[in-house]
This record gives sequence, structure tokens and C-alpha cells, in this order.
Amino acid sequence: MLQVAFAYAIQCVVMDTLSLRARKKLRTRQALVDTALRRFAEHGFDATTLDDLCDEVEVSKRTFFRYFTSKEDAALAPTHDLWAAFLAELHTREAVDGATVLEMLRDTLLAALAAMPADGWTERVAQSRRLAAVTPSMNAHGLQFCDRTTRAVITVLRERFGYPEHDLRVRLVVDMALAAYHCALDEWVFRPGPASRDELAACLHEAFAALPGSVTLQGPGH
Amino acid sequence: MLQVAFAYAIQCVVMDTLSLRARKKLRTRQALVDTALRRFAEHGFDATTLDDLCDEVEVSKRTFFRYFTSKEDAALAPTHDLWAAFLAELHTREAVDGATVLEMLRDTLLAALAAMPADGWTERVAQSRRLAAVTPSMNAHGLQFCDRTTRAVITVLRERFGYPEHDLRVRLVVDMALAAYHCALDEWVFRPGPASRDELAACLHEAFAALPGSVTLQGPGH
DNA sequence: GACGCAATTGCCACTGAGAGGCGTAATGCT
DNA sequence: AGCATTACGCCTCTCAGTGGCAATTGCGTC
Repeated sequence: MLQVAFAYAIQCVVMDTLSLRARKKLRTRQALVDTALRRFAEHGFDATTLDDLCDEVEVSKRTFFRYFTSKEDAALAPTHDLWAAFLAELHTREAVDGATVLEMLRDTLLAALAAMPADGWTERVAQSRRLAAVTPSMNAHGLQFCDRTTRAVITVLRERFGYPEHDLRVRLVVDMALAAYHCALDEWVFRPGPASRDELAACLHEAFAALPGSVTLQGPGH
Repeated sequence: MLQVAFAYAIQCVVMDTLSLRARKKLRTRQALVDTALRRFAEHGFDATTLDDLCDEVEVSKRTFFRYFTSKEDAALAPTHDLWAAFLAELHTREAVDGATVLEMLRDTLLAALAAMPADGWTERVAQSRRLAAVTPSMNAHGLQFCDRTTRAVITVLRERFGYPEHDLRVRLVVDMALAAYHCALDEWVFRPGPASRDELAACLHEAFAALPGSVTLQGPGH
């Protein structure tokens, strides 16, 4: 009786957002990501086998591959979340008159960053990046993911704002934004001090601001 | 007798550059790259097993991995050659007064391009890029290699020209050059018409020239 | 020109990532 | 409660990549 009432309460509170099944999947997924990040950090990416990982989370390897396409994929999940939010934001964002594309990309990225979950997301990206820095295969997967995302962004920009296909600048500006992102991320992760979300935003501002000066950076003569 | 004379001639011509052993290694390596590129193009990267490949070249799989670190590595060899030449050139190149770093990187890249072997190198890079475009794991390896190279370039720039560690612009400008390279390469490979070396140089000039305008590219308002 | 030495190769066995088929269990819907 | 759907686990298989060890081949020397 009490259980029924309780179940009903749950239903009222959560049911309209997610079903039991969906919540369970989310929990499993999250457990896999967390455990993966922890074990990879403790014993190294290569030294951790999927069997170990799956044993701890108590899922079969078969199931693991229903959630992630590869071992690397699980460890890169936090980054994927950010870029998914970025693309969503890019679709809906209004154009601001007089703004450059670079500014728009920066602001879209900052908006995506603000949309990330509050519970430990920053720790997870930081951990993920630290792992990627010492794990070639993770780095490779991450870069390949960025490349895919880049192409998606270019497509959106062309569709929404009607840039011609042959204009190289669209691709170049997106790659610049990506460079600034990577630069900011490394700055944020490997610099001493706490790695808060606001710090990352500050690093992003700094990196994007440094872009114009990079083009005209003088050689050793000056 | 004639054989001796012949052997001596060979010795005079080639010996001072490469020993028999070294030539044999080079031949094996080249055969592996060529066969790999051809088979990957014919049947697809994933559908081609290393056993198939090694059978054709008549080398054991063990030996394959003494030449290349991975299946992808073999297919990306042409690109690796270019960047190796780029780094070598960057070490020896004199600084030009009044030139920007971006210009220097462009010219260094063009010099490296000119240093590539005449015998079918262009065909091999083109083929390699075409494969990477449809093969995620190859693309990932390629990008990871570019990333490593990028860091090496940054180190050289800092050492030779004394940029401070904390100056983000060094990294950003190298990433810009890399973006221009990728842009030019895709333009060159996927555009109709012949893919000659001069064409690639032209694409590189075009892409590098488009960089400054990309920073200030205006949004849809205009 | 035969020798020993070092480098290169082939064979074999092994690990771990990843894919796929199929039966079973849990969940959602009526 | 009953049925349909979805998710999961077990098993098997392929293939990339590693390491040990013995055999071969090229190199320098006497």
C-alpha cells in the first residue's frame, strides 16, 4: 500500500520526464563512464581490459557495446555531451547583426558549456582530457570525433546562413574555433589551480581573443 | 667476371648512399605501402586483412609490424613522409625578416612538398587521403599524427625563435596552418581534374591566403 | 674466401577488442 | 493479468597486435 503510494509519487515527479527503463539505461551508462574514467586513471587505459570494467559494473561486454562504440568512446563521453549541446544550440541560435562567425561560434560554445550538467561534469571532462593526453588511441578517437563535428557545423552554417559551397573561409573559421577550443582546454586542464567551469569559460575567451593576433604573429625578426 | 664488374658499378653508384640491406628494407617497405594502398582501394580498408596483404607481399605479419606500428600506419606513410620533410626543413630554414610565422610555415610546407620523390608520390598521398575520408580509423590515426607533429613544430618554433611558453598564439598559428593544409588537401583531392603537385601548391596558396579573411568573416547579416 | 657477429625474418602461441546470433528476462502498454 | 517490445547475457568467432625463440641473411674481418 505504502509502496503503491510511493510508486505513484515517483511517477508524478519523474515519470513525465523519463520512464523507468530510460532511467535505468541512463544509470548504467553513467556507471560505465564513471568506472571507466576511474579505472583508466588508476591503472592506465591500455592496462584496463573491458572484462575488468564490465565485471565491476556487472554488465556483459555485449551490453557495453550497446552503449558505446568502443573502449575510447566511453572515456570520451563527457566531451561528446558538450559538442552535442553545441550543435543543438547552433541550430536554434539567432544570428546577431554585425557579429563575426567566429564570435558566434565562441558564444555558442559558451552557451553549450553553460548547459552541461552541474554534477561533476567538469571533473569528468578534465579527467577525460588528461587521459587522452597520455593515451594515443583516445586522442585519436577524440580528434576524429572533432573532425566529424566540424563537418556537421560547416553543414549547418551553410544551410542556415547560405554560404556558398566553395568558400574555404567557412571551413577555416570553424577549424580556428576548434583550435581555440583545444588550446583553451589544455590551458585549463594542465594549468595549476582548480578547474572550475568559469575558469574554462575564461580560457575560451582568452584563446578566441588570441586568434586574430596569431595570423599576423611576426617571425623571430621581431 | 662480368658480374663482378657489374657489382662494382653498382657499388660505385649506390653503395655510398645505401647498403644492400638498407635497399632491401626500403624495397620491402615500399612494396607493403603500394600493395596496401591498392588493396584498400579495391576491397576497402576493413575488408582487407593483414594476412591477405602479407601473403601478397610474401612477408610474415610479424615482419609487417617491424615496419609499421599499425595497419593504418602503412596506408598513411605518404603523408608521414611529407611531414618528416617539413620538420627537417623547419630545423634548417633561415628566418626571413619581416615575414609572419604563418608565411614561414606556408613556405616551409611548400619546400617540403617540393622535396617529395617524383615517382608517384602525388598519386600515393591522394589515394591515402581518399581512403582516410571513408575510413574512420585511418582518419583518426592521421589526425593523431598531425597532432603529434603540431606539438613538435611548436617546440621547434619556441626553441629556435624563443617564443615564451605561455604565448597561445604560437599554438594557434600552427593549428591554423594545419587547417589550411587539410583544407587545401581536400580541395585538391576531391576537386575534378588532375591532381598534380603544382595544383596542390596552388591549393595551399589559396587556403593560406583565405585565413585572414576567415577571422573576420561576417555572419548572415552580411 | 671462410669466419664470427649483428641484424632481419619467420613461426607459433597468446591477449584483447569488437561483431553477431539467439534464448531469456525485464519493462511498457492495454 | 497478458501480450508485445525492448534490453540483456552467453557463446562463438575474427582479426589486430605482441613477444619469445630459432633460423636465415648480409656485413666486416682475418
